[in-house]
Amino acid sequence: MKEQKVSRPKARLPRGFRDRSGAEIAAERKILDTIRTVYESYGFAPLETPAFEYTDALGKFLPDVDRPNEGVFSLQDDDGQWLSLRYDHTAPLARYVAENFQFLPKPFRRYAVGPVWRNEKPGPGRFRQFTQFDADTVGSNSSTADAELLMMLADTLEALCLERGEYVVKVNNRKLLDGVLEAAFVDNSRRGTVLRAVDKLDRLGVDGVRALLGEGRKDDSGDFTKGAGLNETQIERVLTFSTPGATLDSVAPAVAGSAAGEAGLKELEAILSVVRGCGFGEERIAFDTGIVRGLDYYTGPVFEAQLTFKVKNDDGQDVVFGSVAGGGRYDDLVARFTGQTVPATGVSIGVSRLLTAMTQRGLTGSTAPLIVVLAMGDAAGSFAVACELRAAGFAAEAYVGNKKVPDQLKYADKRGAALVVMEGDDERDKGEIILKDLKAGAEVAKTVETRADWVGARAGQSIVKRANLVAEVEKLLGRT
RNA sequence: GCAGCUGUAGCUCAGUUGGUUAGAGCGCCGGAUUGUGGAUCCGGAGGUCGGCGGUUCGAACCCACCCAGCUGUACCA
Repeated sequence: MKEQKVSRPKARLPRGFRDRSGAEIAAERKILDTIRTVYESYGFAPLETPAFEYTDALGKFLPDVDRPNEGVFSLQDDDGQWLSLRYDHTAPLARYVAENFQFLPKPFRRYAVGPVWRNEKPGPGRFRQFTQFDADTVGSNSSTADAELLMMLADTLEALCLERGEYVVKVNNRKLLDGVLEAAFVDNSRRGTVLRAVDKLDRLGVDGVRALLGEGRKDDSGDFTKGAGLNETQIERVLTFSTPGATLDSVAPAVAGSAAGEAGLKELEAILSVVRGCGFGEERIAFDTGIVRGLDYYTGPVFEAQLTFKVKNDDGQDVVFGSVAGGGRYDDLVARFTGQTVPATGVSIGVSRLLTAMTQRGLTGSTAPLIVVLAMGDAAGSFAVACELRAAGFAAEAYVGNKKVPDQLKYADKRGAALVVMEGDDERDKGEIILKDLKAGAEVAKTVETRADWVGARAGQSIVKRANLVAEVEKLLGRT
């Protein structure tokens, strides 16, 4: 009988998702702890909502049953209702506030952290699951709420050990650009296209955006993007407004006569007056007309935090790192549920992006040095040793595999263990125990030529009294 | 969605104008070594050459279609 070839599944990650382990998790934990500490010090309280929401609660409609909507991961519950994984923390917040409105203190201030999912095409540095850390104030239309978020963001970045000048929190107001468009007689139907074009200013440059505001732009691959179709005068007015270096005074004429524009100016003045009054200068929080944010739901102030230092991409090339946090005011989100307008403002930190940048700045998450106790005959004995070391505050494991000693050492090596403890029959009889410093041994190995020399060298090893185990280990590893 | 590039062992890749049995390094397993990590040496397992058709005496290689991945771009509540 012939062997039937069994078809096996290919071991592979779904596109756009990542496995993470060890140092990366430890580093992220450090970042999350820091952000949490700052947010809580500002009086924001944690709120956890589930990964799934009803699809309509996320603001998605259901055009056809097979594909509830692009962009979200969805599935149908056994009662036929559609559920979707959250794509941000803001939509679940709106649902929560609407559902619990009568019980909540207003303004309601909460932070939320966790993974969000987007069913989109992944790219370099762009995944279908990533972590966001949000803080929002719901139920206040005061500019102090916006100003507070800007300051909190600046403080958070410094708590993460970024120096003054290595980051800048930028603020703008949607109403200003609305004013410019109004004053330039740009049709309201083109507003979205214009916003998206201006948002690409940092990536495409002035010429690229000019093309997108006009007829359109052909990219490197030859693909053509239809533009907003503005005329020369209109394009110039938008570009003049958006180009860096504007001040509140310098943009005032461009929006004069527009109610929206003047309201935007007032809001920005109010925000900046609080911020400056608290001692936050230009180098930390700055007005920048180039910030627009793509999202439709922003209605007023919009913010973005940017890193000013160079970061390397996977190919080792320097790239200008975009924003690591964004946010703004959205006054209409809760109204979807209650019909009642509830003003809100919030900020969201892209933790994964921030982690990439911080890692290159040398941030590392350290884990406790590991001690591996080899299995040499007496299983209970090796566990007793590990147990004793754990009680003394070390991370220690007894080897639970079934290999011989050389393989156990390879295992410890591969684990990155700092120390190996060996207690064979000979040592046990004499009331002794062997401590082997793997890092010291690795140094010795570099100069060893033959295998016999290496085996005989017992590199990095010392024999100590069994009774002094903890004290000797403390001497080698130091106390944590 | 549009465009370009790439699919060969678990991973990274080589494979001559189309020619016999498709290779290397790493990793894995066994040994040199029953209680000492590295380096080295010996041996071994592991392949529908992305899929399906076509051209040919003969296809990993040429052609058509499909699929997947990567990169850019668009969309992104």
